[in-house]
Amino acid sequence: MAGLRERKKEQTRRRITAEALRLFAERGFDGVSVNEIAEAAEVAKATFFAYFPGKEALVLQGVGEEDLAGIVARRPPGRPPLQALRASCRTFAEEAAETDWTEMVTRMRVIFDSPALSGAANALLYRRRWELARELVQEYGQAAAALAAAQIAATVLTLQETFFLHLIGGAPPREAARTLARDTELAFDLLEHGIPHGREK
Amino acid sequence: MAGLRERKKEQTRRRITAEALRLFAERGFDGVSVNEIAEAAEVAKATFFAYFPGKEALVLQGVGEEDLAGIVARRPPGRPPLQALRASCRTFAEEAAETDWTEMVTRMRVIFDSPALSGAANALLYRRRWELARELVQEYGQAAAALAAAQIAATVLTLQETFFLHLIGGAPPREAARTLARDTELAFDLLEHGIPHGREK
DNA sequence: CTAGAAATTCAGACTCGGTTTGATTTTAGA
DNA sequence: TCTAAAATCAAACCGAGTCTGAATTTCTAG
Repeated sequence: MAGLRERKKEQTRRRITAEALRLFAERGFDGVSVNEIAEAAEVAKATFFAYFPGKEALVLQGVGEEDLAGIVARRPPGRPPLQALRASCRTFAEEAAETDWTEMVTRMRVIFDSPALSGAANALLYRRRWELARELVQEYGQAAAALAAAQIAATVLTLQETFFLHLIGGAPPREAARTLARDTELAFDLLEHGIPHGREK
Repeated sequence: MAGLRERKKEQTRRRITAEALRLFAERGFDGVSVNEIAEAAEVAKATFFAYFPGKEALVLQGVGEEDLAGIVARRPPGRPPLQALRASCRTFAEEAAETDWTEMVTRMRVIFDSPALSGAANALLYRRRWELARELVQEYGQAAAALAAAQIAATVLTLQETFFLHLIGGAPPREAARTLARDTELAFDLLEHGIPHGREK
């Protein structure tokens, strides 16, 4: 049974993120201090830091949590890693059409507006690159695994970025999702067959 | 005629970086405060910030300055972008054998030791991604250009990382450079022909 | 050579993100 | 109801980075 303690904590957590996102959307990430957030959420600054490791975490929660390494690790035996990843991204694109992105989009707007945050979001990908690389080593060998992992991680990140940029730009979610589906296939075709030589508008 | 002013500035700049690198190598990036650096270099904190935009800049200067977009932009007409980039990286690998990396390696050691710095370094070369993407648009179209640029930038970054990791690990420069040369060809083969399906030790 | 003008340096105060402390309140469970 | 654990809090503290206004140094025109 969900104890009173747990409920209150969850409630406070939500209140903090909600107030913070509201303020960020109003005045930008750098225009809001932790003190203001704490005050708006009616907690002490120390309490804020008991809930979140930092200001960035407020906006970055749930960003870049795709477990690429896990997808590869859990794939059925004999299946090429790229196929497993493609399938996973495909599923994501399909579900994207029926998801409510409004909250995520406000968060993404804040992220894209702040260079520091964009960088931090990037740093998240950094870690997952090496996890993925480790998973690919036995398949491709050290050197190729690191390179393949880098290409894959960068590709997935770019797919997401493009998707959210469309949403931020005001594209209707269903259209953005359709574009994402197309881009996903294109992306994995590039990964599997290489970048063409160009001059082919 | 190099005015006295210019000379003194250059001298101070060098003194700051030198003292800072020394301290970083001793106690790590986070173990040294700007105050200490300023004191060691015998300048005021305000002066430090007049020379460098921040503590990170001390270690990151010269990192991630590869002008990928420029290489593509300046390539002879009719040449595929990937070929131009491969040639450029190849040249780098060749020159790497005859370069003195000692200073750069200390800097890299500091960077790899601090997650924050690794992230920042990552973000730097990652910004080049969009410049490169812009350069590739007319060649590949919007979507493919963004994806190709991401793959290329991630690849180049990984090549550099691997190279420096070898050097940090104590590999002799000539050997590291030889490995880099091999990896470079492998990397661009992957980019051009795609990631193989695996199971090919 | 000299008198400013311009650039540089500097100490110190200040803001903000983040940590620590130690006390106080709230909840859980017997 | 009593106690121990957990949560909250105010306030002091640290380091990065900015700002200010004054002092110093270099440059340049007369």
